[in-house]
Amino acid sequence: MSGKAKRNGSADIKMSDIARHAGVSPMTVSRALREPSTVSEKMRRKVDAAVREFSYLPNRIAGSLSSKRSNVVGLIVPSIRNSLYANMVQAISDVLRANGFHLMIANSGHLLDDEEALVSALLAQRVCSLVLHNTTHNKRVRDLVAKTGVPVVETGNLPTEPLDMAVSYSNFEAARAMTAHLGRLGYRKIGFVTLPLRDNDRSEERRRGYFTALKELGLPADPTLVLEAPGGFSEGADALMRLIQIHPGLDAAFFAGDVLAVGALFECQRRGWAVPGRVAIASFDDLDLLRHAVPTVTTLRIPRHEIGRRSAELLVNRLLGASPERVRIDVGFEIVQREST
Amino acid sequence: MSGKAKRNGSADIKMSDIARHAGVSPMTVSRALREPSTVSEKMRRKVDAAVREFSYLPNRIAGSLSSKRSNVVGLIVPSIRNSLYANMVQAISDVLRANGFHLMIANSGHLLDDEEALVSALLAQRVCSLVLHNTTHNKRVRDLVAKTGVPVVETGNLPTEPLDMAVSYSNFEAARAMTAHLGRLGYRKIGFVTLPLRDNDRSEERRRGYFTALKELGLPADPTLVLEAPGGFSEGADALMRLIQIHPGLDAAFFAGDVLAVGALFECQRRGWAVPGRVAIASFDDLDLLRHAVPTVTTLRIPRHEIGRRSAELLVNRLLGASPERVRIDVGFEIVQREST
DNA sequence: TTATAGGGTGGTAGCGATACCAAGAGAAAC
DNA sequence: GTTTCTCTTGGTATCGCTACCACCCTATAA
Repeated sequence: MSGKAKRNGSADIKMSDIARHAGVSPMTVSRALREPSTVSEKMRRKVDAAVREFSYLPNRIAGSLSSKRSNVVGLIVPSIRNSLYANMVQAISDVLRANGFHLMIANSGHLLDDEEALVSALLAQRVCSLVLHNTTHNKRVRDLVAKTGVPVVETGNLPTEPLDMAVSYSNFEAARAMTAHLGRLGYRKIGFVTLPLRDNDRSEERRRGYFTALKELGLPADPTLVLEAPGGFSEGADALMRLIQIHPGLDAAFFAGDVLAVGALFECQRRGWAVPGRVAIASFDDLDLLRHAVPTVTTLRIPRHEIGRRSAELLVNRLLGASPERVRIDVGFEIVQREST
Repeated sequence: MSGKAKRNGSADIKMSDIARHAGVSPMTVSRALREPSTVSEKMRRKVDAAVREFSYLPNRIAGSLSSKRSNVVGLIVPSIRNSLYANMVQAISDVLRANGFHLMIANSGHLLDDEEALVSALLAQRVCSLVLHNTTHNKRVRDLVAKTGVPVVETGNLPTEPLDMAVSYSNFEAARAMTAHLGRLGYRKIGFVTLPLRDNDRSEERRRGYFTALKELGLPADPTLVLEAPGGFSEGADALMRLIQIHPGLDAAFFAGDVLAVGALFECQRRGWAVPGRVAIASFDDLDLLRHAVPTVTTLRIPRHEIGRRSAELLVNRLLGASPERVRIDVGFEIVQREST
């Protein structure tokens, strides 16, 4: 019955109202709010008083339309749930906020077509820039980005040909390094549990790194040593058991996701297997958990927070006027050797 | 020297351009895009063709200004990092997206004053509604919400007097129930480790629930059985050790945060203490981890995902025209009895 | 045949801010 | 004292879209 409800506040006060009550022109109010230094002390005080009196909130939608500038950054991650992304998102959010920007967030669920829809939607909202976790994109995404010219940062991997800017580590090098590390420790039969490979360039790269390292170690690149598993504790446990069933001589397992690794570790605890006595366990991504588990777990430390921070800094600089240049920052990674290997 | 860069796409195509190329009026384009059913087949085809030809993206900023309607929901959580919130955020994001809304997210870092600043900022962006995790707010926040009249959902606790709508469980009842549960299992000296209490109504409520249950169990409400600890694995371990130092006879510890509980559990593993033989451990919030740890951990299952989903559904309904009514949904909780108690 | 209705289309006037330019007031230079 | 310059302030024209109303045309009823 009520029909469409009014969407906005009842007492909609606008800048011209404030101007009238302060006895100045709207432009002076606008300036007093955005660039107080260009307005005389007296005017500023009048404006401030009126603003406070009515708890006036400038309408940034109108401001954006008029100035053709927006202060909202769009972010697309595969999953908001995943704590790895959460670390990065937090860092991005903090840097943006410190510079007066906001974050519009969306998750693509690892689907390239959904990414496309989200990019369109965010660009329609006229976000001033984008952060994408993917580094492989639909043609339409690439076209839209090129056409609109918004600054973009890709963060999930180091693309050979970034859309614009990229801040990441090399999934390939990281997986290769950990595998080599295991080899150096003397393990010869090293299994690899990968996250789903479909539409996921990062997983693909990690597997490639694993195989490359095996070759470099002079070990056979046996495809049955590789298992694909969706993330999850049980899945990690399952994967390890299946690997060991196929390869009873397996002496180490490298998990491309930390939850998988911990799941496997718990399974070993349950069975009373010594880690690394019976089998060594290595993980990807330094979840806090891994440092506290018993035994503590060897892993790759990826500076997720730094990725977020630097991505946001690049964007902010660019939005504040830095000249566009293709940047490709490799934040690197670090092998953290612990008790489990 | 490039000065301020242009913020928007170079090839800025607008609705009137599309209209011209399609040989129709701008209004017809607008309608064809938003309410295709009100436009004739022929017109629609002409418009669609032009839209595709230029990959036209309607400017939603202009649309929002004109229609005084926005499709962005603002969300403020204490911390994006925390996986509990992440679950809720994901659910919210999914429901909103399915209905064509977007999410602008910010974190308050548990500070009420920051919440105020963020609420102002989000309202200045003219979000069409708000989701707040806090249930205690500054006066200014309450005033702004009342004045603008945007729909609001509070999710962190069941407030006695909600701003508008609330979807949550009772922190008080949950803590009370778990404490009672421990009493029922025969534990007599039950420690309680709380998260920081400052500016945090949820922590406060949980502690109150703990004390209430103790009283009901006829156990002494000894304040030295309560320890405050910031979240974290080590902090959980520390807290347990300190509690046991003060109370060597401690037979159970109830942790108001799951990470604390797991930290304590790991510490027990490290010392070779039997859980629950030496001390029982109970947790708050059903992190996946708790179901897989060894031993599995008794905890409170809070339907975080459901909280997010129902919050978003309430908002969407209201935004789509449902009449405003104060709603207060108690999603409840569940005690999950596992090996650790 | 004329009246009445109703779907489909277009014209016009904002939405609430900012950009840009013009103009007034003093201060500094001649 | 006049000119020039700088510093503030104000007026006006958008920004790109949608609401609202007017109009036209066809269809059905009287």
